[in-house]
Amino acid sequence: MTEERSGAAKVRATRSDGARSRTAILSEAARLATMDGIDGLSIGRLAQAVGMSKSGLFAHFGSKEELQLATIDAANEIFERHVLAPASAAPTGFERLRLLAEGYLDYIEADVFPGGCFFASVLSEMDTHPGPVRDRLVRFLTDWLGQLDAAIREAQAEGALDAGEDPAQITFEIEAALFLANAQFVVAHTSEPIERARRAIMLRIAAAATSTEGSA
Amino acid sequence: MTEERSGAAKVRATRSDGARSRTAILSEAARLATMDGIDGLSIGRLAQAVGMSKSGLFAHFGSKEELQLATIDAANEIFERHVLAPASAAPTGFERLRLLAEGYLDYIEADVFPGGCFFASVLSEMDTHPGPVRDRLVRFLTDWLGQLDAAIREAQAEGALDAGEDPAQITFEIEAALFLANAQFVVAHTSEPIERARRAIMLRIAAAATSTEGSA
DNA sequence: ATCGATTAAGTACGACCGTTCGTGCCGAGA
DNA sequence: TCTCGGCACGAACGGTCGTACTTAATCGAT
Repeated sequence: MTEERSGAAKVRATRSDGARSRTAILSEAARLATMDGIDGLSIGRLAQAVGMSKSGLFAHFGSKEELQLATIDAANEIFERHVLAPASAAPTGFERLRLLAEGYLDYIEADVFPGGCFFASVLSEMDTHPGPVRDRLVRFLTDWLGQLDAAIREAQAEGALDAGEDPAQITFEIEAALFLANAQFVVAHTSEPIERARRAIMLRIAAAATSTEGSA
Repeated sequence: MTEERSGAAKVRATRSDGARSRTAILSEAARLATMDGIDGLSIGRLAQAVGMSKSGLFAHFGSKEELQLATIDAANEIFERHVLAPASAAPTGFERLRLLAEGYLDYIEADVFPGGCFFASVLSEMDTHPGPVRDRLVRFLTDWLGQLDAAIREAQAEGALDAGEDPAQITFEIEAALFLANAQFVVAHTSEPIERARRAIMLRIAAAATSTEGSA
């Protein structure tokens, strides 16, 4: 009865506390990385923050780069939970686009990470450091922009947005507003950039929606 | 006869090669800081890059923080030369606004710094590290946004832009396009984000110019 | 020509970096 | 119950960090 596992199964299951520590480590790592950078964050300080020894923490990952990659994945899950998930149930592409932008602004304003959006913060640190870490960050970025682009195209197919508009251009402008909102919010911790981004996106979508003649 | 100095004046002028070294150090420091960060850049590597000893370089500044502050000032001068100066002779606020945006995009595309705009790169690193370095970066940022804002207000006074528009909102949207153009250019090294930003800004300015009725 | 100030290098320091190793603890499968 | 492997620990490694002292070379004005 107990030997139902076929194929390559791990003989001994991992202990539960190991996974719990790993989660706690990565959660703290993602938070600290937005302040000190994913390279700037040292294993010693991370260990101290989670209350365990440097070597004990290190054993979970084997190298700093593996820790960084795992941290990115953990941050990705947090991002999906806060931004992507609430938008996934939208009935239309137009509504999904709105929810994605709104979800991102909420995610910033809610201080999910102390240093603002994890990916904005960490990618700007690693953009000139080639390697697996940068690659994974770029892959995330591509996915995220793809989500915006897809929602816009859907909205165009629905007739909610002017089909004559370039989806990539609208994506750029929306992402620009979100990106700057994040940067300014981290510096000033005021809701003003959030509001400005909201307004900019609203205006841009309105302009793409009410364009009765395909002018370009 | 030669003792004209009253009060506390430096009796002996500084040597010329000292100033030359200092300039070379700061130029390289500004470049490297856009790649490795202004904290991530170490004195040892900087010394190696300029071809002098760690202690010899260090003696110029006395502390890393002083080096960082001097680096920011040096980068500021480069920024002024590339972006602010070409726009300063504009006959109108409207034209100056256009030249500021264009100058910034050129400054990015010309790879003045290997890691993109110095201030975008370094401020995102220091935004959560309070202290004199962050303060000076924020001061620069305030000045820069003030330049955009002033040009917009002038353009409104000239009648080139709709006086009903909120200057701070237009500033935000233009800065957003420039900011994202820089970030994406560093990652992809393609002119596409530059073009998208140009188009976004052009459209935004056109929208603010052709608004015949003060709607908001 | 000389003297003093300036520039740079040499050396050393304590702290921290990422990493390795040996050693126990403890919980779960037998 | 016994055992064994996941888990965490402390100590230590070589290396690099920022910084402090000391010393040699070199220019400028007397």
